[in-house]
Amino acid sequence: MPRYYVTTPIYYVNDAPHIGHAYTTLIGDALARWHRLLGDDTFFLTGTDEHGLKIQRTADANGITPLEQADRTSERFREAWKLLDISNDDFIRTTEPRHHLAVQTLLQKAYDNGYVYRGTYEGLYCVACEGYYNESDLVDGRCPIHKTPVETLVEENYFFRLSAFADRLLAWFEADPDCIQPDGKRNEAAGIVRQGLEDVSISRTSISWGVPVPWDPGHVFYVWYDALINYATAVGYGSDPERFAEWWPETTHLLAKDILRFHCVYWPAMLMAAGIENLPKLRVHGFLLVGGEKMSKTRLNQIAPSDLVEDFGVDGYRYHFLRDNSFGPDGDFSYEGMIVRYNSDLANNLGNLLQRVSTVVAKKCAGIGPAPRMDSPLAGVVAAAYNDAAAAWANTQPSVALEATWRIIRETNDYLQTNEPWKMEPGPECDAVMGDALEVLRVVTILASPAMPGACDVIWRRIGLSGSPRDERLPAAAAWGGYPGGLVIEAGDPLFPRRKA
RNA sequence: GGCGACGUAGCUCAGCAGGUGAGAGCGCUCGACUCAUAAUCGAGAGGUCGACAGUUCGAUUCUGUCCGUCGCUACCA
Repeated sequence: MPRYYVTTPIYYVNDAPHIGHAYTTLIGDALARWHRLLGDDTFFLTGTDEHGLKIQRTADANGITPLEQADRTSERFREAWKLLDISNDDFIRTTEPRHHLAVQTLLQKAYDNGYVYRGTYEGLYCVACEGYYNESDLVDGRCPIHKTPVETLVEENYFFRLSAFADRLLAWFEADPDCIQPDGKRNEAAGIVRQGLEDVSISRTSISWGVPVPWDPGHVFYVWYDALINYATAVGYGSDPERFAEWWPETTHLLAKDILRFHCVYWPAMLMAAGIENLPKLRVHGFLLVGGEKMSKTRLNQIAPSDLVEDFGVDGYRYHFLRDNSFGPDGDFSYEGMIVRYNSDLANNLGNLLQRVSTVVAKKCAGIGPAPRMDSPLAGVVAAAYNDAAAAWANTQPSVALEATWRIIRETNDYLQTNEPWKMEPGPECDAVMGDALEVLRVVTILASPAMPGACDVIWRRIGLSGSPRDERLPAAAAWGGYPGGLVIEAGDPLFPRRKA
């Protein structure tokens, strides 16, 4: 059975979950659900990143331990994902023992292989910040936050020999264009490498909230080098070599463009340094902007998923973010735009189609859904849309996949309008039209289920089918003619009530 | 400064390995229908495909320059 391992970044617990975090997680969830429909053995991972100076400081400020601080925020992410119907198979936290073991194992390997060495880091240090600054960050030679003079400090660090991997990284980019997508993001990664790579400091002695360096316990690993390894941890690195060997070659990482450098350059190099041959596929998307501006704490324009779920429902929320933004470029979110799309795609097209079909079946077919005809003109529409949708999911383009799926819905509304079954006498001709419409609903429900699992379960049930679309297997289930007929159609309230602007 | 991306209907975008009259969705106008969530269907208006120059029989599609937006990256007296 094919395997599919997809990850989101692990989110740093210094920030509460917002629609940007949720966007990546949602893409991962939809992809995982699509692959489950394909029958792939699927593993979907998300989690939280919990080490580092910022967490330690926040904890100090709140008068609690770093772990307590991490517990609190990590829990908020788990709650958010539960709210959004996220079907992750695991939730990893970097504070877990399994992860410490993996980090120490992987970096020990890199050390043993000669890619980690002891050196001195010299930097401009602000005592109040307990942190280093680049010269360019300083304001008049002083700390930008405290306005106090910085001092030059020298710290013993371990360095990762990143500079040794430039050629191999470039060769990888070139040999396998699919390694990083979209193309533009791969070019960006290549650009970073071509600029010249310097070795990077990967340990700290000034803080203790992290994973200890195994060969020198006075150091902890710098948070980034600890965090990336989570992807390996979760499939058994360091603890279950057999499991790791099975899953690792099928890895796809989803990430936003701000962490491209770490994922597309540092991380593959670290894997090479540790002697791990298979490199992950990387899928990089842009930001969700709000009113054209980046979301940030200081602008106070962060939007929590729960605010929108309240107004649009989980499935309305999920559909919107999967459909409205193409994967790759930045996208602009607006509440008004969300209403427009919800009303158009969900209320007017899908919801209304279900409603009119169930009403006509009640009036003209005694409430019993007829079987479709095999030579329906809609069969070709469905087949073409399925091919497009499948290709789009394979290319990490949920918006394109859903657009293709919705073409079926539009064609079917058109089909009903043309045939006017509500004007027909009950009988074979009317049954044929309504059977076709029900068959469309069956297929659409399967194809849309990665985006809207809850709503699709409801539609599935209303058209008389048992079980759930998630139990279906593609591509067989998308073949025309699967609706058996003779099922009781349930009329219900509108599934997606229109929203007022 | 270097590298790169982008600039196509009111909005969001697709498309073009160069070739008859440029596309989708939404919005708008008109009409049809009334099974349906004031939903649906049809017709239509609306674009010098950023500007200029070049290559070509022919460019929105290729090349160059410029303007504008943005990203990555470097540096500065």
